[in-house]
Amino acid sequence: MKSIAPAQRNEKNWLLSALSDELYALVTAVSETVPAPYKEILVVPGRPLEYVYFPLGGCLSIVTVMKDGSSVEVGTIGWEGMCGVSLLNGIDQVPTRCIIQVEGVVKRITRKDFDALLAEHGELRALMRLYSQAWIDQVGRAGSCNGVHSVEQRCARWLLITHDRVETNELPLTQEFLGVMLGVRRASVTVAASALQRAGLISYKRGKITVLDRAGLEAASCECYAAMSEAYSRLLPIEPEWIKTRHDVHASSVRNRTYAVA
Amino acid sequence: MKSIAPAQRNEKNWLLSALSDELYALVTAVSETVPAPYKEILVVPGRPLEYVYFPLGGCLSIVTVMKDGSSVEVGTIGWEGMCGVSLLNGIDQVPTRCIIQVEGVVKRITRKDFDALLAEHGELRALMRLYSQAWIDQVGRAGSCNGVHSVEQRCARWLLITHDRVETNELPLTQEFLGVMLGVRRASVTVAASALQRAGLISYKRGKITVLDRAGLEAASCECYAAMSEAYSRLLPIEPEWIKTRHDVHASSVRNRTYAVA
DNA sequence: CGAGAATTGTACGAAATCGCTCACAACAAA
DNA sequence: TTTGTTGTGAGCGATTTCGTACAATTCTCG
Repeated sequence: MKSIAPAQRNEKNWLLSALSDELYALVTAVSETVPAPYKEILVVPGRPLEYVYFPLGGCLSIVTVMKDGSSVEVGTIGWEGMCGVSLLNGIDQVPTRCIIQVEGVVKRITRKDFDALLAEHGELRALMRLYSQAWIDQVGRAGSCNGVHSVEQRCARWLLITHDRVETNELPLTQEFLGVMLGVRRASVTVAASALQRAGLISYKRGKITVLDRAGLEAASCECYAAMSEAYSRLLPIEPEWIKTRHDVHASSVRNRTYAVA
Repeated sequence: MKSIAPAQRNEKNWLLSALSDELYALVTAVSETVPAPYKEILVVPGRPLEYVYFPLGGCLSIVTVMKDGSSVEVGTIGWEGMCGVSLLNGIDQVPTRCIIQVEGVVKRITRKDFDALLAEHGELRALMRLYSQAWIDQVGRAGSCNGVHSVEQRCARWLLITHDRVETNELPLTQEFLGVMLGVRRASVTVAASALQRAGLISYKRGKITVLDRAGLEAASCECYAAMSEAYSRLLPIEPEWIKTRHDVHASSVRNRTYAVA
């Protein structure tokens, strides 16, 4: 695997921060920073992508929308990634919705500009390919997890995944929304969340969930959180400086994991 | 999307059949055809890939293996695809197992040879990218399905997916194995399978499941089967001639589907 | 302040699924 | 043929989750 050294600049998105100075300048020239409000839909299934999105904070969620309108999350995207991998594959529409899960700010680039950059720069393609693989691994694991783990475990996993992607311990989320993400009823989320609260791992009130005990949450979640974190730290090994100064994410959980070879 | 015309040759794998004559000759020169017996493990999680595999019949299954040894399927690969997408992304190991789900024959190419071909031939990369996107879509949908649909629906979906990938109506599968794929107990499979049998959609005995009524099975499955088929027919639109002469797969179900734009 | 909306708590029976166990049939190898 | 293995059927209580409904609380906006 090619080692990519992130330029030391004040860029909140990992992928962008990992670009060379020259390429970063080109990307910046065609990118636009816009706010991403809670629940805004960035990508509509089956419609041509207009932009690719690089979160600088907050996070996005890729969800499958069923015919009856219900939806289930496929994967989560934050500062470590981007929405629009399909463009790398030369495809301009996807069967999934992209929705803002935690409000924040995103950099966006039009499809046309991004295609041009991709065509021109092997460095960008190489980086995107790494991310593409990380994404595949995340989606595969999350899907397996959906099949076999309890709502409470998946809830803990989901909170951890999201916590890794925001800057504070407070996640602005309703239980209703969490239910949509996990593909379960809100009432099931209430049960799971109150169990986690009773255990002192989180606290919440009216659309605000606070992570109190990360290590405890990791213990309460299934192994899938660790597996998903590991996928990213393995494929995108270099962290920007600023991430290390935040809550002890990764310090406690992500490092030094290996596969169970079996 | 670039249109790729499959050469008219006797090649059972869609991806290979879609190559130009020159490239196909190069691929053939470095590939080796080997039998793939039931339950053989082709790829071990966390270990460097030795080969990429193109099924010519039968099918492979990518599964997540949990710490306790249980496993859940992430996706299925047959004549339409290949195992080893990660190499396109420059990654030589994956967190998932690849196991033979239905015995058959595969063409394999060493990682080294395949890397060399990839580096040399944009045509191969373009085709692989299409497949990579189809794979992502399949995995995402399957994972969502795991979260919200019943064992019986998922069982029907799984049988259809597999049926699409083999040449006969008889699937050599035990309920035990099916349980592993779906991530449920064998007893749950027995219940689901006997319901499908009672409805006259399938019949089975001792490791042999026969599809009797495809249309009925499609009705019994969730919408996810259609969604997954559609992903392939959209991204890999050109079918080899020989597939059309088999059971009425695709004729009844795959064609003329569109997204629910929402 | 008051009305309405949004969010959460809780309860209930129904259904699905689990974990486990035993029984039996079919097949394979000795 | 005998014996051991594999695959399937079935039953049982326990547990999870569902679907639904309603009440209580908190927030927002007029």
